[in-house]
Amino acid sequence: MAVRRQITLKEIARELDVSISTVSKAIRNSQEVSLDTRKKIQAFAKFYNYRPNNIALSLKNRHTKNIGVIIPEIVHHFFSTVISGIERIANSKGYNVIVCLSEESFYKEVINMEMLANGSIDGFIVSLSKETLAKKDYRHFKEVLNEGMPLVLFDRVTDEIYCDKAIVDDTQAAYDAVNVLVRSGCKKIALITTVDYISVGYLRTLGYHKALQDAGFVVNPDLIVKIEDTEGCNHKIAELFRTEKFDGLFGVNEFFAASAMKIARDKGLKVPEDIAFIGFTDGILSKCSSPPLSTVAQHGDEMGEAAAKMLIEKLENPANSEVFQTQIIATSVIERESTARTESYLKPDTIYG
Amino acid sequence: MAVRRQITLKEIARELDVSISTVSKAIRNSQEVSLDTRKKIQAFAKFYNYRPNNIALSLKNRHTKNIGVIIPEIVHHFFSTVISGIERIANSKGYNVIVCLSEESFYKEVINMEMLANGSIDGFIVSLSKETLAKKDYRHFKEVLNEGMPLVLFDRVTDEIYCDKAIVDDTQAAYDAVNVLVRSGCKKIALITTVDYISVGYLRTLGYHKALQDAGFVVNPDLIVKIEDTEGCNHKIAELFRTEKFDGLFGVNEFFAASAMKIARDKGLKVPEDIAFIGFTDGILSKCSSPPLSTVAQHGDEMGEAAAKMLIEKLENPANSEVFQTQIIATSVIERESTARTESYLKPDTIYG
DNA sequence: AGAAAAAATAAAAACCTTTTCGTGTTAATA
DNA sequence: TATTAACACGAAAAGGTTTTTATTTTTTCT
Repeated sequence: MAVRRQITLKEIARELDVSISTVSKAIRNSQEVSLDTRKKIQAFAKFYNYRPNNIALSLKNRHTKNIGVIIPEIVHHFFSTVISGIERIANSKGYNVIVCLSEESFYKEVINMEMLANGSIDGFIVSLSKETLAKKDYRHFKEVLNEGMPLVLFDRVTDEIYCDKAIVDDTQAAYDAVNVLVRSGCKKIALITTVDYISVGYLRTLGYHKALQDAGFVVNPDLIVKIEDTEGCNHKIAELFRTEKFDGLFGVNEFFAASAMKIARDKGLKVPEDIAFIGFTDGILSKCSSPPLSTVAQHGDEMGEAAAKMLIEKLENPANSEVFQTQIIATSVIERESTARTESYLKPDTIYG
Repeated sequence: MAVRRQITLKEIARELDVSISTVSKAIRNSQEVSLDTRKKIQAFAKFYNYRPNNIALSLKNRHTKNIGVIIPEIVHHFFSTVISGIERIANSKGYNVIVCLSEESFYKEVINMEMLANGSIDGFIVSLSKETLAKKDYRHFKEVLNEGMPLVLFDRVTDEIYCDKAIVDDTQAAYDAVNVLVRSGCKKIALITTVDYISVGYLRTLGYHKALQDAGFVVNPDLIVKIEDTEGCNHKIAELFRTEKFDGLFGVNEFFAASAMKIARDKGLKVPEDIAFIGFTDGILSKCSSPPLSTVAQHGDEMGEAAAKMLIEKLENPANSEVFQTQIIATSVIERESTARTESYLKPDTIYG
């Protein structure tokens, strides 16, 4: 099986005894070259399955048609939906997507950016790593921005970087979610959230506070559990159930909510009669839990699409590169059994948002 | 905020009034250029944050340090773990990963391959789309192989393509899984599987047959449900519960198993006492279901790592490009509550495999 | 037939590197 | 002093395109 590498313009030119430029023009069907030669060259090129070398094109055109995406992890429902959305738009516009994982590490985020910023890509789509958020060191972003490379931030963002952004109104969405619990008659509502430096966790916590205040409840700090990493998660939640009494729980992601619900049921509590649950992110867990979990759908694919569209817009229209927008992707509250407490409850899976 | 694009060798040369080659050598710290000039150039380069243009390097070196990965979907636990594994290895060896989604479509798979095969990448890692498997048309693979581009297939593979492969022994793993049901005392075991052209679905079905035979059971076709797509899935499973009686169920993926278990519990059946369940893929669903679901861990990240290692080996050692291997990634049966029927049951989460 | 116009093709530059080879200068040796 | 060796640097090629400019060939018209 003889390996026959991709044929080049030069080789065609040599073989057909014409110049490289003639071959190039003939293949692009330019009127500049006679019909005869054109046909001959085209036939030859087709036979040998000629296709222009992308690298050479990139070098000449000074763009790669590659988009660099850096996310904290990929084995994660929300992030994979975002990638999916980015892919769809990118693909439809002839772009490829290079995916890098920061694994929540500042260092890896920096390394990945440097690896890509040397000409491998035309622009970045990034969701900040936890460590970056904690350190608040955004120099690597400012650098690529300075070099004129477009950047779009999504979900985990910061005010300190001036660029396009695609986010969800986390505070409002959390407010809505907690309100579902309030409306379903909960009087004491617990919160399982992340540590504060995670922007989205913080904002969702804010929404929880607001919702309670507006409902006339007092916020009881003992009902709030902040989880650093998922390791000891179950233990901390169990602790909450041991020490406190409450009839509603909001988790800032579906894993927290589902885990809590499981623990509650194991303790013999009835869901939603004794205690109602609502989470965040409409992943497989929410859909398949027993009972199905009410949640806030973040529409990650839409967020990915929005991010990709903004980036490509900047790429193909470098003129207005100084005006940035922040797109707020609409969330929807999805009510399922886990909050269906009263007679007046809406039927499961009703979506409004 | 004036945009200052990446500086080039040429610009440094002009600015410092030396030749391009001197700059290049100085930056790579070659003894060929005097210490004085070297220091001067290095300082200048550092100040302007010079970094070699990757595209130019790719053109010169005739490799991109990019790996192309084509998978059917990404919002999927198993595939995202594989990507994660590929990423880890690729990253550690200085490669970037370009991810494309075939969305189970033959056409998209072909398009994506063509898009990447023009020099954008050095090699492919692919899991076949359903449609490709059904059509059995593998010309696009043979073409890239002919052009000397290395290819590694994983999970969904075919004998018709000669290349490196990373798979799981699906038949054996399914056999082991069904055996867990047998050992836990099940007498009538149902199967929820995919249509036959999905290689892994077919092989797992085979393992189910073998396990039943070896246990001395007869295979009852009425206990086998083949599901084409997840749409009508729940309906078909519910139908099975309505028309048949059985005390064990094997699902060829965790979604099938979890869905079935949920339906069973909604019907008032006790798990695992009345009926035991086991699935395939140790995703979040298996871990968080009630009760936690026994399953076969496929170790997708290991599969991804193996695939990436094989590919990079071929890339960096083109010599032995004609010898192909098929790596079988070990699976582990993870027994959890859903199969813990007898007194003699192993404690939950015991792993052997 | 000869000049001008038109048509067809070729050459060269640009994109950015690295590397090989060549040239010129200085220092060392006979 | 003349020759060689060592040293420092520059030129050029290669990688594959596209495009602008230049050159050659053909056609047209007087």
